[in-house]
Amino acid sequence: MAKQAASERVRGSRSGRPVMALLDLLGRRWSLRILWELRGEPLTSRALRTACDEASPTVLQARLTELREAGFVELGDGGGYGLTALGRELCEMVMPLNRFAERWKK
Amino acid sequence: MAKQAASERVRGSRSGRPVMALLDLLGRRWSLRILWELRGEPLTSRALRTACDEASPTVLQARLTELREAGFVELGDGGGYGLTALGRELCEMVMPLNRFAERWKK
DNA sequence: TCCTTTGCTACCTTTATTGTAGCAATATGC
DNA sequence: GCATATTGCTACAATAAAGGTAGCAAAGGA
Repeated sequence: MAKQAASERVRGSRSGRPVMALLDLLGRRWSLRILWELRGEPLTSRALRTACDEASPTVLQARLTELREAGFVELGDGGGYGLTALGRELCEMVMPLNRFAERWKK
Repeated sequence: MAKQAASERVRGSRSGRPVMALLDLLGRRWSLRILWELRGEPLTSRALRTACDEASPTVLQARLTELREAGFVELGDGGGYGLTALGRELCEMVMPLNRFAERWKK
């Protein structure tokens, strides 16, 4: 099997399939949690940090940048992070994990 | 607010809410990918490693142990890792990400 | 002006992941 | 029996990611 060109590659996978890139992005620490915490109204960076158990601002900032570049999160005019339409759509797929987790922890 | 007892805590969260533990587990590298790759038939540890772009056996083994303890993955009698009923259920929630990702990468 | 909050960064320490090699146990072919 | 391969799994050193603490400039309110 021939090696794939670098331009066709995607972080977290050599297949280039979009889902791999998504799984990789969501598989980084705090990614899922951030989506979860932003499910309601927008939060300021400080409020988000509080919601995320005081996770270090270094990672949170990195994740927020990635999630913004991915088009899932946006920084509102008057400050505060919120989900984009796409992000809200993605969040809808994460929400069912709540009920699942409740049944799971037994 | 009083500090919570250590026994009530869950990794990745001080709230103790099951979903937090789940988000943390799924947020570790290769967790989501492993579930994804096991969506079909069981795979041997080597085959799984190949499917996961030759991820290092150290992490894969760690994730597999965690996913087994969580009850999502099991090691079959004749060898080979597969999803449990619970794991398959969880996988069902991950699968929709595929179509979403296809739309997303544009 | 002074105080507060915003988003964000620097710095260093600790933890997680990678990469390579190889083990013991179990099969498979000869 | 006896090499040969494959299984699940581990050791160990190197690199990358995350944690923890402090603090910045900019914007807003009193």
